[in-house]
Amino acid sequence: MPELPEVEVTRRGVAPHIEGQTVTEVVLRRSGLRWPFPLELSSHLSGQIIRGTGRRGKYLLIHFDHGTLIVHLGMSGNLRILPLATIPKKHDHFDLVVGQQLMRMNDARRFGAVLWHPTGDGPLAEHVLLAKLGLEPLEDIFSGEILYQQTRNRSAPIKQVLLAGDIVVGVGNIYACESLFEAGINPKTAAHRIGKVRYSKLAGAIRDILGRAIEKGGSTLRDFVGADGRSGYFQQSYFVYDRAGEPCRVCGLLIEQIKQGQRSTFYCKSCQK
DNA sequence: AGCTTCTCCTGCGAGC
DNA sequence: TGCTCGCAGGAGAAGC
Repeated sequence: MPELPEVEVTRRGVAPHIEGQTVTEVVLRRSGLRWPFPLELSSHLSGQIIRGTGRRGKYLLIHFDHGTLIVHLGMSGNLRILPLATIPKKHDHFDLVVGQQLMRMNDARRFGAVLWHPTGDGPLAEHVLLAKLGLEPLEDIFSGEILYQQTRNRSAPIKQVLLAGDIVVGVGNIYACESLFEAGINPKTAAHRIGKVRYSKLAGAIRDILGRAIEKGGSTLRDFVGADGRSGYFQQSYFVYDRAGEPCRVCGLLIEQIKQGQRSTFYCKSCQK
């Protein structure tokens, strides 16, 4: 499941192949994913030059002079750069043909999205899907102090506040569990009951874990395929995620699995208070 | 406003 | 072998 590191690795993977290139064709093999594909996408993009790429949270951004293509990989999506005329496989839904290659999106579970934001609609940051996103965890402004300030009115468990994405973006289920372990915080703790010192540890843990994952080239998850077609899945060893009933790598106590908001949470009762 | 639950979808593994 | 069932999850939508 792509979390922030996988999206960033994907962006870095496709960028050198598409930036500065002219789009010659757009191929849509179904009417949409999570939402319908934009009408007239092909006429919007054909003949236009890709000026650059970016990322906001887990949204991948492809910039043109007259607008931005917003791509979300959902939880099973990936982008790959392939030779022209590569036969599409099951769940290959969308191609952007650029020069002698194509950028192809595959998304089995179809939770992904492709949207178009015309420059004339105002600043991209004000797009309805981007406007309420929290801070980028890898930017300098993200800190324990900010986490502390932003959680004073949040009584929900810290794990769910992290996943909500309105304070900090890009932290999905795996990295939320791992970050809370590294910071020694019980995932059930009400966010407003955590102090500055512990938030400082948490901010550092999030930054370290996401940064390391990007360096490694993405996640370890089954669905992710790197932009060059090799698996982006590194069997990194998690401390808690998906380790229910196995011994904690620090203290040896067995890792617990609970449900929070219909999502599995893994943690060590002894190391996380 | 914030919290919780529901929902979309397919692939996979367990159990029979 | 083939079936059914439960689970996985990002995040918007809806109800409170």
